[in-house]
Amino acid sequence: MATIKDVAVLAGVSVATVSRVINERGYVHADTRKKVEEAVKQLNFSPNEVARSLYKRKSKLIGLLLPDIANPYFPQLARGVEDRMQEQDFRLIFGNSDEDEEKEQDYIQTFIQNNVVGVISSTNYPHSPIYENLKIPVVFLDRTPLDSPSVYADGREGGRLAAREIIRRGSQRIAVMQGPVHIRPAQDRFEGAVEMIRQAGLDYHVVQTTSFSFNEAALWAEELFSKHSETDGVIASNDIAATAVLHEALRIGRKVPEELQIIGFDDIPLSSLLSPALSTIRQPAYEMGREAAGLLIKLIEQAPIDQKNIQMPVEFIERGTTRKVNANG
Amino acid sequence: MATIKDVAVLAGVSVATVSRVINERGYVHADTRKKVEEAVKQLNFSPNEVARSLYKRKSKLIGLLLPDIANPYFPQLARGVEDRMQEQDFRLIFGNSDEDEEKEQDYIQTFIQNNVVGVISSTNYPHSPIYENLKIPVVFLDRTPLDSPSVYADGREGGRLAAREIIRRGSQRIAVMQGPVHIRPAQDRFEGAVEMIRQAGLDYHVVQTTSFSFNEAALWAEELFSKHSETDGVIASNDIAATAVLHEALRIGRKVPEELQIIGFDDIPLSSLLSPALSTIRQPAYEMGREAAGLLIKLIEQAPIDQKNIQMPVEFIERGTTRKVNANG
DNA sequence: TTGTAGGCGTTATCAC
DNA sequence: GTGATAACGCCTACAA
Repeated sequence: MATIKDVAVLAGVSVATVSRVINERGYVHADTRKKVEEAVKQLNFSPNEVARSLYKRKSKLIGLLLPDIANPYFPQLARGVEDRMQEQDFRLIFGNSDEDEEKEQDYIQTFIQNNVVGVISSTNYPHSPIYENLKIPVVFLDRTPLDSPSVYADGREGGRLAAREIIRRGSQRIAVMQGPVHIRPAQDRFEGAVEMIRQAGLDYHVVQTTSFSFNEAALWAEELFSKHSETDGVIASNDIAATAVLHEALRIGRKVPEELQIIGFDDIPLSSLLSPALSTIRQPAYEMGREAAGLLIKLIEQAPIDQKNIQMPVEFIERGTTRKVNANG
Repeated sequence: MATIKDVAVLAGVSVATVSRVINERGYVHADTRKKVEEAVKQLNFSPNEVARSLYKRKSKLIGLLLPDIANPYFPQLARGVEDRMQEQDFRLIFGNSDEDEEKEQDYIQTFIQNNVVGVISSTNYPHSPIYENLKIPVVFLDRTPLDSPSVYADGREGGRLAAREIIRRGSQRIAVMQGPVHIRPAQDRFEGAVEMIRQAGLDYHVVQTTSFSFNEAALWAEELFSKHSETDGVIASNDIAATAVLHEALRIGRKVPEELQIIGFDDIPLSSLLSPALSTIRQPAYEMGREAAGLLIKLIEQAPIDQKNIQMPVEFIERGTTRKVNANG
């Protein structure tokens, strides 16, 4: 790799002058500029970001920490973040935390060691000292405290929405899947759903789940139907769980949506391709990623922020696992 | 952030000594070591990787370039790469290329500017000069040339396998979806499938697709059935396409697998949760990611390599979109 | 308008 | 065993 010095020598100027032209800072004569630019081109020079980062004590790097990119909800978030960051020439150092506090700390630690200028984190431990002591801006994504900058969907409202829509369409004995207790948004949804069901004076039962993994989803689906065979409506903890429930329901011969309605959460891309297609509460994952990135960029640039907690709207996506509602409601 | 200098002052030694203890290199007296270690702890010091990287002209950073993390096949690959890299304390700078050669070059460029020590790339342009001129090791992933280190699944064999299994189960009028022409593995699968179908003396038709996107998948599925309504077997270009085909087939009342069999490609996590569950040709994405990472690490450490092209096995996963085969074959 | 020189935080080469 | 000190490649006072 050519260095600024090589360019300086070839152009017959000093490194300071080269620096000036590549950074477009300070005065430099048009002729010298041209000479330098030619040397740059000829040597195919591009500045060493590491040296820059060392000198300026800040890089063009952002840390992105997600629980598990293999969970279908997160790739969209990640993509949103990446697209926005890339527009501003920021690059992402990426890590999976597996919701493990120690792993998370290790990542944050190495982020810092690499001079990242900001962090986006989807964590269950936003109040960990590692974040509180951070001297660079952090935006919490999806799983989020209100005292720090964050982007999240309204889980509670999502829960209410799910319950409202499923009740409105006639379900009476509803199973609510309670997602992992340590995941706030999952609990928000759960609470919202329960709140609405109670308000409607209906009975419900709870199926407790402890992760969002694929394999276990199938087990919980089985458990649901074996323990609560009279269920005529399921509010799943997310689309994966919902897909598993749908799968199991069809397997044991339930008619969906005639006898059993199902509502998921997230609206992952595959939901619309299921048969029947999955009705769900959509969270705009991609947009959330973009928003988080945009917010972080503002924070980094110390631009004015209109709101540091950005709540994104949830939305009921009506598809095939819920019945049509009468025109008269 | 505390620097090595702060530690040196606090411990009452020189920076050289501190460097020795944190790198466990050279002689240092037990007592001095203890003093230094205490200072390190007290100041919560951790070395600045940027400074290290500048001096040593190499970092602990790896560049990972994928077409689109939002495409369900890639998160698994990414996860495999990440897990393996993390074991060795390498971090990932991650980018989506959208199969755009220019975007790809930009990323490679910034990878280099950040002193990455290796690159893993899933690209359609492995012969681009940007790779050929790279002075650091590259492992091509999934989409891959044979003259460079690579990890890939045997697409052609996968295609054959899909055709063999669908024929064996009685499909006679097979539709083969030809994936995007610029994506090699997609073409390999296609060719393998066609080869086997021809060999069996059966007729087939081709449905051309130009991307692996969700939205378009539905369109191609429609096209397939409107143009070739007599089809009794579909070899899809991947699981997304297969899911769309399944969705459409059920929508128009085809009985799957009785009247119509479908085989996908990849075995993405959701495939087993479809109804009926999707029969598919599995590529071990996670393991491929791990292998690629392992190979790259060896390359970086200049360890001996037994083979620079690692072909991973494909496998027919029999589920519900294909019929059971008789015991007598 | 341009050049010199010091420093960003580390590591490694020498002396001592 | 330990400590100066010169790099690594870049940027920015400051001087010229």
